[in-house]
Amino acid sequence: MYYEVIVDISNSEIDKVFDYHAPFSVEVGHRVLVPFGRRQVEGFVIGKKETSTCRHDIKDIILKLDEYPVILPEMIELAKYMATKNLRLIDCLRLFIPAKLRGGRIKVLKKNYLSFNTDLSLEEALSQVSKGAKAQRSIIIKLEKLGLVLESELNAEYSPSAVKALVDKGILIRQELEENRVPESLKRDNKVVTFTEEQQKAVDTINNGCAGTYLVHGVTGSGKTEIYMNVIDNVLKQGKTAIMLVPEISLTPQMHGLFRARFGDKVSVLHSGLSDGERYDEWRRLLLGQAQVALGARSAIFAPLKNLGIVIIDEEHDNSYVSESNPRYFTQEVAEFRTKYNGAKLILGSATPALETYHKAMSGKYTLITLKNRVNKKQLPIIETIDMRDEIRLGNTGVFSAGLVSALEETLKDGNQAMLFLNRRGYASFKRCRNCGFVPKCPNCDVSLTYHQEDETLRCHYCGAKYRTINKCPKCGYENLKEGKLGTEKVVEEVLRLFPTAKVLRMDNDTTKTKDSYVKILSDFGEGKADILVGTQMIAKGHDFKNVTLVGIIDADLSLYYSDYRSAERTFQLITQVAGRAGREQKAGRVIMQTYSPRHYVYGFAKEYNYEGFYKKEINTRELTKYPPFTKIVRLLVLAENVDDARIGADKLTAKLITLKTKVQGIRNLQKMSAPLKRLRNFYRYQVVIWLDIESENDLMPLIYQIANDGNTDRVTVFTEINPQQML
DNA sequence: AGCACGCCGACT
DNA sequence: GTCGGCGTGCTC
Repeated sequence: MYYEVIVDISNSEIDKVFDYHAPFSVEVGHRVLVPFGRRQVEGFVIGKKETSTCRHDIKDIILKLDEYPVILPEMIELAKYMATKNLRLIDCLRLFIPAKLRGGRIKVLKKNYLSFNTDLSLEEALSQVSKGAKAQRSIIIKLEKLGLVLESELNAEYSPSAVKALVDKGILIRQELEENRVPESLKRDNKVVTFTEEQQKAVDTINNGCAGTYLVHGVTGSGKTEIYMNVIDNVLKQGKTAIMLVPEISLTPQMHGLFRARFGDKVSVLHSGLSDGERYDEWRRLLLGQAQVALGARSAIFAPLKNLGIVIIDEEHDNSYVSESNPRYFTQEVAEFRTKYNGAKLILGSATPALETYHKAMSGKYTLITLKNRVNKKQLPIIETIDMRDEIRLGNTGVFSAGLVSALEETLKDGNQAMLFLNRRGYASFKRCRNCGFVPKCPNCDVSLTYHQEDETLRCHYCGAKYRTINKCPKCGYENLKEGKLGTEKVVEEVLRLFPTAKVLRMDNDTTKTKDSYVKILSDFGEGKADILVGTQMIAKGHDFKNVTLVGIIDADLSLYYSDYRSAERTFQLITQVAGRAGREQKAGRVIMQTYSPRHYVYGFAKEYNYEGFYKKEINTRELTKYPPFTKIVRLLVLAENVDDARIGADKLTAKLITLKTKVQGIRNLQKMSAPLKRLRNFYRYQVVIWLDIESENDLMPLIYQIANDGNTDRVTVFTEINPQQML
């Protein structure tokens, strides 16, 4: 028998099957130690076969590293599928198991337990201890009663010396056991929810429907979470398992609690706060079938569940589902593979589905379920647009329009809360000398530095570089510097200038450095410790505050400026999301949106919460301009420390692609240019953008990957991106 | 990735 | 004469 092994070395040259023998039985999916060249490395058995084409001497697997296979057959197939998209097998396999399991680190969490030696009677044991040894005597009595106790607990309660003395005397027996973390005390919440007619219909459609993909398009507050929990319940009743994905940022304690309450220890919550050990424990619970529901962000899609019945992706349009760093994968593609493999259902949920998703629903590839009403029958907050050009005409060049100021005033007077949204952090986007026009730029990137007043720094928002700010021009010495567009810091300053007694919290990348600061800000705001929350993107996502009656969008146009094909869609999604924060419970909500281009069609549709209208308009544009979902965009990003290397690298790619274009059908167009961000972290960037016909994608992608890979040299790196989220 | 082999400069 | 520079080539 030959075993196909992928060694745990992340290198494209090595990322292939190596055949081994084994003097013992090995299953597919086992993690093994193998001789490799002159050393020994870990690897994964991904197949067995009777014959080998290998002409080398075949070596023996040294040993199995775990008692049971750690990679399910399904996941091996998944890795192979992902590998067709230019990922290394080993990088995929690594995604499937917890970090703790790799690299010879502690494999199984074991702890020492002590128990009373039952060969002895209590009297015999006590007689062996001197009368003065009170600690030892009470330990004996305790353990005789309790049976098994953690050694560390006894050490803490009494003393390590007393414990050790008893072990040495043979009165206590020490054994190493896998630690069983006691699940947090759980009170099951069996409260009966009465579904609205719409919810009931949605639940029935999914539960009675067949395998495939469903899009649940429901306005904010339409009760999607209850639907998800119901359909998961239904799947569990059939003895199957479920994965529930939420955007990175919104795995809040509330969501956590909701699932815990509903599913008890059947659910494994994979949140970012887990230690390596805890993560390993959760993974193992899922693998061994002790938990049947995995709840988590993007990477939870790789949960080692057998017999998957359903995968739910909430807020499916969220960009945290696209992994940006290696290995780059699309969560939805992985979910589609896993659900197809298991004959399971895939549920996508959103108030503002990605255009591509909705298009698939429209063309019948997905089953569309629409929820038009909010559970509490409350109207969605009214969105008012304010034309900031009018404000300027009236002499108001400030941050806030008169309308927003009076709305804030009213909110504070009534004791309610407000959220102010601006998708730019820092104080001002740049500083510029009014005399000579000098702008401080990042030495590593082709961008100007953002001014942060908080710590008087100039920072690069792309590479993170940080410098002391300047108060006069370093070139001409002029002391009058102009500040660029405002950021969240300045918004806070302005609020405090206008309302000195207001309590203001800020939430952006800078105030959420530590893991829990983000949770803390949200809970503080939720508990009413502040009147106004100012923040970026991250305040927009699914947090419900019952006292928020006003949402202010400071600069709605911000995301429209990016000149890529998704900018209108992103803006629509963002406005809808932020607006959804206002007036979620008893209180009516109000949204004030400041813009310099109030006539833009995005605002018209967003104001009316008219997703369908927006979709029709936007899909039309995409069709006319030949952008996704009507074509597939492939962007080859060429990076090099030297400009010429980058440019020549891109030229070579372009030449090969032009040749390919003449030979095959399906390459509609291609374009070489310097990337919008010409330099990042000292690397010059060029890009080749390719428009592919949808039908030809499967045939062409391998050829394009080939060309891209061949473009890699020791000085040039080529990245391949498909339908990129943003093209910087 | 590592760890070897391999062929040219300044040291006991 | 040898120690060691890191180029390049291989790993079932």
